[in-house]
Amino acid sequence: MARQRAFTKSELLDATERLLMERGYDGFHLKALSEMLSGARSTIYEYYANKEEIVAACMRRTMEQTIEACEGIEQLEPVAAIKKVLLIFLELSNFHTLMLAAPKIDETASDKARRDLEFLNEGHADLKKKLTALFQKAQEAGALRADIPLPVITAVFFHAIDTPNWLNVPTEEWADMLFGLWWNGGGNPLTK
Amino acid sequence: MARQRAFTKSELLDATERLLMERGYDGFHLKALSEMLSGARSTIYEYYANKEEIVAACMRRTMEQTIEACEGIEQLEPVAAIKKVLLIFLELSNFHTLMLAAPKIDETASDKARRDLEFLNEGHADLKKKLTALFQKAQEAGALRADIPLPVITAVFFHAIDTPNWLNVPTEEWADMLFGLWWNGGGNPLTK
Amino acid sequence: MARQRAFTKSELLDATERLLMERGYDGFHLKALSEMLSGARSTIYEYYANKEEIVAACMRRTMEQTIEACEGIEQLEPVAAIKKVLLIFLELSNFHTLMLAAPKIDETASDKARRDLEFLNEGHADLKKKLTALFQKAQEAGALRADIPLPVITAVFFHAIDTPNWLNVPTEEWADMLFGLWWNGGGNPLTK
Amino acid sequence: MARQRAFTKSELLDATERLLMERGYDGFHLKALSEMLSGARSTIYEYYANKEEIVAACMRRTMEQTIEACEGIEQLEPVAAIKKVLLIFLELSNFHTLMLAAPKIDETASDKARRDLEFLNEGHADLKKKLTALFQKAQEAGALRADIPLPVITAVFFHAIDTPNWLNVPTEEWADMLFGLWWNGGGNPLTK
DNA sequence: CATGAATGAGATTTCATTCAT
DNA sequence: CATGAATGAAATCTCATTCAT
Repeated sequence: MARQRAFTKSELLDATERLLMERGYDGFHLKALSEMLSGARSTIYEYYANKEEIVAACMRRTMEQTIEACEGIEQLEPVAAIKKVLLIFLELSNFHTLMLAAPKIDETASDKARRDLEFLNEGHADLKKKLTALFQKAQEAGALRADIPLPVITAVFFHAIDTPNWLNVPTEEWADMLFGLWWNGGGNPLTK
Repeated sequence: MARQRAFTKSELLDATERLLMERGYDGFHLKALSEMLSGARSTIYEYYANKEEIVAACMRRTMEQTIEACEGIEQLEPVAAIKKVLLIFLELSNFHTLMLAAPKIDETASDKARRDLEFLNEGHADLKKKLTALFQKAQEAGALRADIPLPVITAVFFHAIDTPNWLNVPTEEWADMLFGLWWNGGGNPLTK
Repeated sequence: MARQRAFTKSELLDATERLLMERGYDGFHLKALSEMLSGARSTIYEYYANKEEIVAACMRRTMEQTIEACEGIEQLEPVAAIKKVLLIFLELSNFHTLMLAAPKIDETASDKARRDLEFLNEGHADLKKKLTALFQKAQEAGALRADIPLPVITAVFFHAIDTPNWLNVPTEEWADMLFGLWWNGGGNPLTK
Repeated sequence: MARQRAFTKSELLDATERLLMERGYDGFHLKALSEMLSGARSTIYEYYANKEEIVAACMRRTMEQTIEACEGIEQLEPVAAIKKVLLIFLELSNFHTLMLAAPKIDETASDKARRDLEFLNEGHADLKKKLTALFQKAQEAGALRADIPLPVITAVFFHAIDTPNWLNVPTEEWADMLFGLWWNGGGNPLTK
């Protein structure tokens, strides 16, 4: 009983995510956003009260997807679980980059944004605990090197996920390569 | 009675580099820049004609330092050379992050900026050729795995350099760890 | 199945009056107005074509009430009439404040508004004539001081009506006090 | 050693005061302000960080002038002091109207504005104490009526100050009339 | 040279009003 | 009728850049 919607909330967040990935937080303008959507700039304010809320909502959505994808991961055998984690984060490849913008958001601008950021923090903490436990378990099972501190091994793992796939290798295969390199290294086993 | 020199070009570029690293290209403002220096905002225009020129000059300087540091690397034995490269880029840790800003610079704003960006491109190409040759030589010497495409091994190597050093391990030691993980992987050799 | 009536014209004007008194003309927004009513903002346009018309209609209503209340006042004995006028304006306490908004209304926006404003002007003029005549009669009857120009005495009288009743004295009593002070002054009669 | 100033801070506050008096807080726009000054709208931000700061500073200035004018008033004989107060507030006729805007200012917008508003509150409290004491002393000296509560007498006095001077009577004479009416009332003494 | 001051272009946000169901 | 949704105009504010001393 009103005009047809110019765009849905979900389309708005999709466009937001694309812009945040392409231009970063400071390069994210509502002008660009509205140009990616079929509507006027002011229409965006029918959905969110300000810029901060939009970005926070976008990040929250990604966090929710990530948490959901990691559901039940601890039931798997440690090394398989780690490989699964790699695949999850590869598919949600925006996760790390998006989360970088979190500290730039002005929390005082909006209560809704503040609550979303809180959710993000809790989600982050939960994920960290869960994944740390996973790597711990893997090491206790003797699957990981003991001569290098576990946090370093973990940090390298999570950072490796974001390696740019210049050759556009298909995701599955790319995951295999990354895991293979992280697990066995790039050196020739015959010469080691 | 002449006014005292406000700040040197070099101080200006140092501050620029710090700001670019801390806030990214879009968060880089001349206002913030002048606040980090001992002079007025308008004085900046005595050195550079616009924002773009400053960023381009800053990136050019880093590129020059990098090229110089890599001078003669090809004389070393391949694996030692690769380890040296790791250390060089670790010390010039800003390199990758800084270069990310390059495509954001509006080349139409300034000829000088355009020339600097061209220099950057050439430098990038030269470096790439040189380092690709290095890894090629290493593989031909049988030092690298053959079952994973060389560009992937290289990409993972260069991306691993930027792994955040959360534990603040001293650089030398950190370099050893990163190289060790890249070379041998994180899996326990006993279980492989 | 007809939608239920959202709100009446009268409710709309009541809310308008409240908002005008609380926030003044420039602080009067249709958004706030619709929030005070049980309907959508766009429904307001079923009753009035624009903001100006609403305010003008609201002011006209108050003017009509005031004129009606003053009906027949000239039949009373002058001083009693003046006291009655005081009570009338105290009860229609919004009158003066509301009328202040009149010059702010953009007459070009609406014909209906323009006509209401004309009515206001005429009403104002009529009231003024009537009340001036009243004070004139009182002075001719020797009831008012002759050493101060009548318009000044009148102005002070009408302005005194709006004295804020901080102590929340009941209206009747408050009217007595105001009239007493206006009539006899605040000085101690024994020392005069 | 720079361009000539487009306008001084004092001119800015003068224009602000005029606009606030003519249009009220909600009708106070920076566009109108800049049009009254010989400069661009953005230049205003070289003086004050936001709208709130401007209004707060303007009100603070008026409060300072008022406090200064009331300096030493308590040394006078009570009735003479009250008459002096009338003259002071008549000359600073904007005082009451300006202060009405205070509660509309958003204190969270600026620290500077918040501090100015605090100053205003303190000033208000001080003035109130001082003037209340004055009227108290006058009543104790038997100069004021005892049959009407003192706060009412005071309220009527301070409200009467703002009586619009439609006839444009010169200030001194106007003060005499207002005081005369407040003190002796408008009724004819012969008939009382 | 160095800089205080001025400013236009562009970003965010609000709100009266129109549109379409 | 009633209204949810859309939107342009206008307001606030920021910042790169120019000007004039």
